Amino acid sequence: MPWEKNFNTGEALSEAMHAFWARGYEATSISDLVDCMGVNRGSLYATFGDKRSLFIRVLRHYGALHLHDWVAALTHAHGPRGGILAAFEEAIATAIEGGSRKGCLLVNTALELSPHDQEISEIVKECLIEMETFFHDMIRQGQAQGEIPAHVDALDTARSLLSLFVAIRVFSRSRPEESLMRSVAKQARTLLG
Amino acid sequence: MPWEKNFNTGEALSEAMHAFWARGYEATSISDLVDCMGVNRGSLYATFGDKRSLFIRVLRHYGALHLHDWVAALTHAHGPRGGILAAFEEAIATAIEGGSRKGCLLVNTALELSPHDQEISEIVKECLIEMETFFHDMIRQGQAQGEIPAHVDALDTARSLLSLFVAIRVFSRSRPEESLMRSVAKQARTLLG
DNA sequence: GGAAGTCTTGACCGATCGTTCCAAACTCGT
DNA sequence: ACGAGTTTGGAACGATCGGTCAAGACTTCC
Repeated sequence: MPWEKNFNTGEALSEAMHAFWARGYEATSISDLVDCMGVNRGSLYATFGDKRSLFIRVLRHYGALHLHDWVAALTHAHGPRGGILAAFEEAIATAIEGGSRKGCLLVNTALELSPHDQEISEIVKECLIEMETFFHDMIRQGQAQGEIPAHVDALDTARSLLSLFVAIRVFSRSRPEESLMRSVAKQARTLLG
Repeated sequence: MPWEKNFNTGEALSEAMHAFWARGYEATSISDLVDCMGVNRGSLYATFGDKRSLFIRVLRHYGALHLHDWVAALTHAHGPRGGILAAFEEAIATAIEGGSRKGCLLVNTALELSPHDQEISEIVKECLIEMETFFHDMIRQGQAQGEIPAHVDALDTARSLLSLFVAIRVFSRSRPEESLMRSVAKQARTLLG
């Protein structure tokens, strides 16, 4: 039979993810991808289909890595309240470090492609809702455990936290100042009573 | 002497603004601009320079219209507290109506171009700071007038309001649900005591 | 050592990109 | 009426875009 691919699909996908993440969908060309993925054009198209299909796989890869797995890790490593605060701390830490200004691929995509591509919009929306649900669940758990005051409205607060979180990702790309982020994180803490 | 342009520079700029606003910088081609601005290629380049220069003029135009003038109007038409709440109401109203999903050109640009273009980044940053300053000033005025409780930290709260406001603009493009926006606006009201 | 089948490679495709340029159209001062 | 000075319209530029394809390199099975 044949011959195995001499590149690792997962690694190539990861490289593509970082390219799209940094520069956006439109500004990343197939040639850029060929260069950074270590795969040639032909193999790229044979393995991933066209640019948009590759992007959708990248988006799902990002979601699995930086949302599903991340949320799971936060849920288990810290308590409800601690999990929420850790999410903000990590977002701030990655925003500050190295001045990479990458923000979050999902938020970047929410603005660049969501209004014009229904399938992508759907993925982004699901991820935003997943994040909201994480906050929502953590708040309710925290309230059940007495860590978070019962008087806070769980849904409204979850959405406020989501908003603050999204804003940090916007600031990461445009105004990556630690003091600004700290103000936002402080507000998150305040919301939790 | 010569001959007057047979297009209105301001109107053309406005059309360009809406094109960039809806589709973003990279996804808007010169041909798109020629079509929607009602100016041909030659005149476009003669009048506005290259694409990036045009975009920067568009960005400044947007800033003047939807930030400077807007902030001034809010400041005068409502009180401090009312001005802040009106800002959110208007952002929500434009997000809901027509399903245009345009959001805010400055926020869109913050994610698409800020990390890669210093001059544009500077403009975006100044505008974000102007918005923060608006909130900050309104809070302090509101406190002086007794409309807003003295115990709220003016700067932190201004930054939280900016975050909520930015988030509404992100949601406008990706999750334009009224109930979500209402939660966020409710939080803004809560922050003001 | 073929035969069969998959992966790689790089040339190549038409389309479109941003940009330039120039001849024609036009308005003015003289 | 005529030339000076501008704008217009559109052809044309090289570069790059996303995407395809055929031929060679390679592994496996018989």
